[in-house]
Amino acid sequence: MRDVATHAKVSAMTVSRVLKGDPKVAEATRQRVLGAVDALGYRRNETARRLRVGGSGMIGLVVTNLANPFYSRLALGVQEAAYEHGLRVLLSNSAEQVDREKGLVEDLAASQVDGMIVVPAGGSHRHLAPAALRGIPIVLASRPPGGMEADCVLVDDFGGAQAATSRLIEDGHRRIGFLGNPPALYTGAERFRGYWAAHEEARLEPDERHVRRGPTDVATAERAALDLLRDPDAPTALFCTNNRLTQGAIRALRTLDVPVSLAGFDDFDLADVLGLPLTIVSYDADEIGRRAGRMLIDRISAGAGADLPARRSTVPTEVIRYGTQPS
Amino acid sequence: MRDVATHAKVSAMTVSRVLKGDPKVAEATRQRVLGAVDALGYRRNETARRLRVGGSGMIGLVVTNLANPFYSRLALGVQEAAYEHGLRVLLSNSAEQVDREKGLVEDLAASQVDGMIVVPAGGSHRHLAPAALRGIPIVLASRPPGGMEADCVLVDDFGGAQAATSRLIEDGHRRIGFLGNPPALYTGAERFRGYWAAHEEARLEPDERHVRRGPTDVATAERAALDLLRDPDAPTALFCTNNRLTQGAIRALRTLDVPVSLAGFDDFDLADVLGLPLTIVSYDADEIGRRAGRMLIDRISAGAGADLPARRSTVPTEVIRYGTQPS
DNA sequence: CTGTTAGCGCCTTCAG
DNA sequence: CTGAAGGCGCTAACAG
Repeated sequence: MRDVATHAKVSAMTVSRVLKGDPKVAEATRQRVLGAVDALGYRRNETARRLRVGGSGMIGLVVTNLANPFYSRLALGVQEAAYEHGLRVLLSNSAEQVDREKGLVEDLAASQVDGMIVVPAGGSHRHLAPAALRGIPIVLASRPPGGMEADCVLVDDFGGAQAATSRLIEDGHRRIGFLGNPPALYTGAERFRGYWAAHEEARLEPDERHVRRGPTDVATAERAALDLLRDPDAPTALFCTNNRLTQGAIRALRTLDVPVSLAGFDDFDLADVLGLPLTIVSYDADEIGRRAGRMLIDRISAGAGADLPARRSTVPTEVIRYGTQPS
Repeated sequence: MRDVATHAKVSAMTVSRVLKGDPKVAEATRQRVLGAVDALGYRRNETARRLRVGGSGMIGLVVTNLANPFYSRLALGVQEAAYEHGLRVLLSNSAEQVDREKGLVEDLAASQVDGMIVVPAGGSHRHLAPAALRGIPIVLASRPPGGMEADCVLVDDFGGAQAATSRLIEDGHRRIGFLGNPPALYTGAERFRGYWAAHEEARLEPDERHVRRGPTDVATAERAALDLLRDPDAPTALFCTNNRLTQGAIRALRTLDVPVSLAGFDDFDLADVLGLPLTIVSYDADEIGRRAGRMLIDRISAGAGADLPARRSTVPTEVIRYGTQPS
C-alpha cells in the first residue's frame, strides 16, 4: 500500500480511503490512486484489514458428509447466501465423527469466522455451545440443538414421513415395513414418528416385526429388506427413511422380484426410470442451506449484544410418485 | 493474550511460546500458562498470527458445480489433503461462469490464501495467470491450462473413451453413435478423440451422422439420442461423454424401448439395477482432489522462489460393465 | 529459560 | 479534502 501511495504521490491513508470508496476524496486524486493500483497490480491485504476492523468476512460450514448430494446441495445454498453478502465460506467435513467435528469447530473459532453453520454429527451438542459462548453465532442445520439453545433449520421430517405413509395406506397397503436409521438420530426418530402417526390416523397399528431401525447404509438396508420380505407374512410396502436405505431396498426388490411398493425420503436421479412404484418425499436441500445462511447473517448483523431468541425454521416436503401404484 | 499472560504472571511472549510448543519453556511455567488459557477459555487469534507470520493457512478451491457429485467428491479429496497438513479450505462455486470465477479468484488472492485449486470454467485461463504471477501457487483440476503454464491434475479422458468404445466394437457393434459436449470443452474433445481412435484401431470409421457434439444436459441429450435412434440406419450402441448425457440417453431408450447398448463416462448410483447393457468409464474423483491438494501443498512448501517446472498428473480410468451385453 | 523491542498492513481518530 | 500518529494481536530477533 505504501508503494501505491508513493506511486500516486499521496499518503497511504488516501489510498485506503479510495479503496473503501470514501466519497470525500477528490476525483482527480481518486483516479491517480486507481491508476497506481492498476499499474502495480496491488490488492489490499484482507488479513491486515481484518485485524484492524475485526471479524474475518468468513463463515464456517461443517457438514457430515460432503459426498452425499444432500449436503453438497446444502453447501451450495449456504454459498449462495454468503456470496450475496460478500462473505466467504470455510468448508469442512466431519465424516460423522463427533471429535473431528469438535476440532473443526475450534479451528473455525480460532480463524475468527463471523459465524458458523454446523450439521451436527452426534446427539449431544455441548461442544458447540462454547462457540456461541465466545460470542460466535451458530446455526444448526438438519438436526435440532440437543442440550443447548441455538438457531436451526430443519426439514419437515415428521410431516413428510406421515404423508408418504398415508399414501401407501390409501393405496390399500395394510402391512407396511419400516427401514430406518437408529432412533438416536433425530431424523430417524422423527420419520418413524410420522410413519407411526399415519397408521394411527388410519386406526392401524404397524407390525413391530416389520420395523427395522438399525441400517445406516445401502448394504445393511439391503440385508434388512431381504430379511423382511422373505417373511411368510411379508409387508406389501416399505417405507425407507433416506436415499441410501431406499437404494438398499431397491436392490433387495430386484433380487427377489416381488411386487412391493416402496416409499422413501430424498429424491434421487433416475428414480422415474426404474419402473418401480415409488413414493418419494422430496424437499429442497439448497433451501436449507440458503435459510441457514440467511439466518446466520441476520444474527451476525444483529451484533453480539442483541440476544434474539433462538429461532427455528422448517423446510416443507412434497410427495412425488413414480411408476404405477398397484394396490 | 495479555490477559492470559497476566493471569499466569508471565509475559505475552511466554504465552506465545507455550502455544507454539516451544520446548525452551520450563515445565512449571508451561503448566501455569496452560492453566490460565483454560481458565479464560482463550484461543489465539489466527488473523493476527497470520499477519505476523505471513500466509493464511488456507487454500482456495473453486469448482464449477458443487451439485455435481463429481465435484463434491473432488472437493472432499482436497479437504482430505488439506486437513492432513493443517490447512483450511475456502470453497466457492463458479456456476460455470468465467467472470464469476475471475471474481472468486481475485477474492481468494485478496484473502491471502497460500494457494488455490481451480476447475476452470472457460477455455481461456489468462485471468488465472495473475494469481500465479503474484506468487500464489495454483493447480488446475480436470482441465489443462490454456495459454499459461500451471500444474494440473487430469483424468485419462482419451484412454477411458477409447477403452469403452473398443469394448463396444468387440461386442460386434459397427454403428456406434456419439453423444458429447461441445468440442470447446477439453474433456469433450479428448473423449471424442478416444472414441475416434478406437474406431481407427479397428479399421472402422464412425458415421458422422451419428455424432452429436452439442448436448450439455439431460434434456438436450435425451432429444439428441431420440433423434439418432429414430434414424432408419440408427446406431446399435451409443457412447456418452458424461453422466448427465448418459442419463439423457437412458431416458431416450426407455421411451423407444429399443435394444441399444450404452457406454458412458462417469459411474453413477443404481447403474447396475437399471437392467440395461451399460459400459461405464469410472475413475476416482476423490483422487483428483487429493492429488491436486498434494501437488499444491508441495509447491507451497517449495516456496515462491523455487521455479519447479509445471507438473501434470493423470488419474487412470477403469471400464465397468453392467447388465448383459447383447451383440 | 524469560522478557523487551519492534513491526506485520491496515484503518480509526484527530489535526491540518 | 488530506496527512500523521497510534494500535489491532501476535511473534521474530535480540537481550538478559
